[in-house]
Amino acid sequence: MRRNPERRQALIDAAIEVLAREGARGLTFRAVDAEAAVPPGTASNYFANRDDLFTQVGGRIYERLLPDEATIARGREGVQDEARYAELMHELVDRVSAFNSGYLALLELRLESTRRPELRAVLTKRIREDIDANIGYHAASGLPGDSTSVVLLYLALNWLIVERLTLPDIFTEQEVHELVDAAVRRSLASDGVTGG
Amino acid sequence: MRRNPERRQALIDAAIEVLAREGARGLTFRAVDAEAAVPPGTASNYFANRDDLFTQVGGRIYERLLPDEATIARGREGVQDEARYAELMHELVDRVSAFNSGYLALLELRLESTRRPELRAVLTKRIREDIDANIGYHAASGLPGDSTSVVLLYLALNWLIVERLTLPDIFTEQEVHELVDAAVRRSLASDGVTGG
DNA sequence: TTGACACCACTCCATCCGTAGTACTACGTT
DNA sequence: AACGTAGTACTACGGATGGAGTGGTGTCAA
Repeated sequence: MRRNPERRQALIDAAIEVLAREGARGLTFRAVDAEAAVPPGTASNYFANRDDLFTQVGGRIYERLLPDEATIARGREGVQDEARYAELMHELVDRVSAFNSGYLALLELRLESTRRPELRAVLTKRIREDIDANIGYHAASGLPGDSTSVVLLYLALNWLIVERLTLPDIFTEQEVHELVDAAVRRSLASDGVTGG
Repeated sequence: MRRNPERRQALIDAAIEVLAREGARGLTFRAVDAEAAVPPGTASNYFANRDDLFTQVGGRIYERLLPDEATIARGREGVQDEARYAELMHELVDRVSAFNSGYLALLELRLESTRRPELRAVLTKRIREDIDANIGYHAASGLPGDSTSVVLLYLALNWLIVERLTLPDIFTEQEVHELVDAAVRRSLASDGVTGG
């Protein structure tokens, strides 16, 4: 079990690409070695076994999907109106869609987590934290909409990205854009309908 | 290429279970044979190659996820108010979640369609038809909400099912129930916000 | 008798894990 | 400056699995 952190990270990032391209079952030590352009056997030295590899990828993938710190900072400060909010959501969808392999890899990990309790635990923790953080940001912004609104927006945007990445001909780019707008608009306009 | 239709269907249904349990890469002729409890080599006689197997499963999976005809008939006639609509959506989410392996298999197929143009074409066609049908049903019901509302509801419910199936500890059953209610409520209450 | 299908057997091939063993580099010691 | 040591990069192989495709045999019905 080698300890060179740069090399380990490079291997994990290579694993993300392999996951997206070959699927969960295609994620082997050999494939990671090839993707990272290191000699065969290297990944074997850095991860105890495939389970360990999955778990470590699960721990890292979410960092790579999150926006960089500058964007987070802008988000925290600048969200005062609906237009700005919508703009941020478009950025989110575009950024995640752009890091194509990252999102596909996350989907593969989700499906794989069905069979790997350790991986499931890691993913559950990360994603729960992300949702709560989003609820927190929204609450701090003072914009209308409760936590349910935020979660519903999260749900819709996630599946929208799934559609876009897996079956790009279902919705046109134009439709995707309009759907993001509509989702944001409804999320912020939902104060009056929270009564059951 | 054998032509016994019952046997073919049994093999395809077995393939769905294999897909959900083992993932796309685990869908092999041998695994299908084992799952269907037929002698090894049988699947090989019914499908030209793995690609053909994927495509045929893609053509069938959606039928199995759709409600039976009785439910569809009830849906067409009986949706006059929000309560009934919400009830139907709960039924939908529960039914799809209950046919656990079917939905997971569909997710696997979506990811696999990234690498298989034929499969992608089949899935795109089926799913586009389903979305359009839902929009049509909604329009015929006379309830408030335009096609965008329907699609946004579709998006949110799909990801909700993904969360429920892949990471069941993210939301409690109670939260899932409330989110379905809220999604329906907002979808039907969105007449006033369609202006951009 | 003929044709279609179920079933079985066999060959060839590709891939992978785990690890043992070698080579290189850096650094500290004397 | 020579030497030793430790950690890491790299190579090679043992051992084993799993699967695709195909040809051949048995069986049943028209």
